[in-house]
Amino acid sequence: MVSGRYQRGGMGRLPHAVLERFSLYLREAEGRLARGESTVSSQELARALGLTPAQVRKDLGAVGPLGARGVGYRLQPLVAALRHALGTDRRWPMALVGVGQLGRALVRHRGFREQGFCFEAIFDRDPRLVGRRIEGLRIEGVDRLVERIRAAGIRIAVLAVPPEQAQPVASDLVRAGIKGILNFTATALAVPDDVAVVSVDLGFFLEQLTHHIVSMAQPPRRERDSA
Amino acid sequence: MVSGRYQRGGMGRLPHAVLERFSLYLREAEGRLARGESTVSSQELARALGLTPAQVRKDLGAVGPLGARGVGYRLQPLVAALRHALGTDRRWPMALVGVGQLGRALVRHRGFREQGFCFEAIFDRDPRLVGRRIEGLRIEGVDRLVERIRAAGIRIAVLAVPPEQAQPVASDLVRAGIKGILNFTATALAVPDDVAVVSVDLGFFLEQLTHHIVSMAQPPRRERDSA
DNA sequence: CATTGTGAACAGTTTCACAGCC
DNA sequence: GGCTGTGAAACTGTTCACAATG
Repeated sequence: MVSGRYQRGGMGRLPHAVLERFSLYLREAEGRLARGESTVSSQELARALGLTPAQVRKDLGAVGPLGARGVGYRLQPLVAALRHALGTDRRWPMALVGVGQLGRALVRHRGFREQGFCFEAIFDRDPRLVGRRIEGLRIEGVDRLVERIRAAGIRIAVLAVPPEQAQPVASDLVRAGIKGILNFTATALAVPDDVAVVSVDLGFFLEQLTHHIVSMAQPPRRERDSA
Repeated sequence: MVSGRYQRGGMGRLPHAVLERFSLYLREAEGRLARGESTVSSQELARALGLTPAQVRKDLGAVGPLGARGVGYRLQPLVAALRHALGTDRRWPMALVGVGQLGRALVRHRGFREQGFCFEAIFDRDPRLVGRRIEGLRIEGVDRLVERIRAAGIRIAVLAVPPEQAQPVASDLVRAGIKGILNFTATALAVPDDVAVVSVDLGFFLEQLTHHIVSMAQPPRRERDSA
């Protein structure tokens, strides 16, 4: 299922597809927990997320037998197990590179902090921005990037620079010890195998929508004879 | 991919997986065309995108035999065919609902216009914003949404409202004739089958990264004894 | 007795290997 | 010779059906 997408095969014991759904299960389970519910069945999860109950059970079975037959899954252990599997049972300091419109919107984004993702260093190439503060953080020059990120032990970076700078900055990030890059440039990044890149390319998402629309519009079309 | 993901199965003659790669091929082919190249081989595309040449050939074969044996694929017809398949060989007017930080960043985002995606109506619930202009467009109240979108014949909407408003606004969008929703709220939307939703949930992407990082860190771990 | 956990059947996707063509 | 197009094989992921169980 889509989405952003991964460069270089993901990895880990869980298959890709399962992992992507873990995020959905987690979101849904957290919501139900917050609403005061205490258990959920595979059927309910399936309905809420547009999946089949069998798939939900198989997926959740992958982290261990945490369901109770006749009852369903208790939300608290479920949330804990999913967070553990996804690695979000801890805080994750992050770096931002590129303080444009998008970069600013990301730094101010509420949800991140709640999920334990917290910006702790912000960089931009533009000297006019360096020194300014945003959400209490001082914007630093990219020349400080490697040194600062390494010193802070930050492992996740958000890349929101113009396309030309994407690859050079990515290479610096790798040098700084970054292991995961959330890439908002529409550029494919070359990085070593142990660094994960998730690219969020808005054009990509819109193209999936437009395809859907045009293919719905002309339903029973055959391939052209030789096109 | 990364990315975003689909609620309700996509559809159309091309399999999901192929379609997602079409966006990548298109991006890469456009780039090469812009750099003055005129053909590309499956091998080159594969290398640039981290795929196998066989897969590239199979995928591109799905739109018709547009490669030349011994030569590769001519970029111009390739780009045209991919755009046609994705539905981006035309202009797509879009509506934005929710003019917060993120909404503003999206409206100002360059790339969209270049790809033929153009905001033509902007809505917000906040009366203090209604009437203001942003990138030459007047912000309108959500009460006008159904009427305005229907009149303008807009079929794609970008949803960037707070989570509580997500479902009600989505229902209005459906009523207004919208067929594709780019959903930036972390909420699962209930919509009819002929409406596509692509959700861009930043938490989702970060979770994929953190999973990658933690699963790399403790390499040869076995499943728990009965998990 | 509702609901999980799971092997076995099925569907979708990727890779292989090679014939066909420029 | 180099490269595409494509069936067949291998693989991965999904659904089914049902025994196991709190």
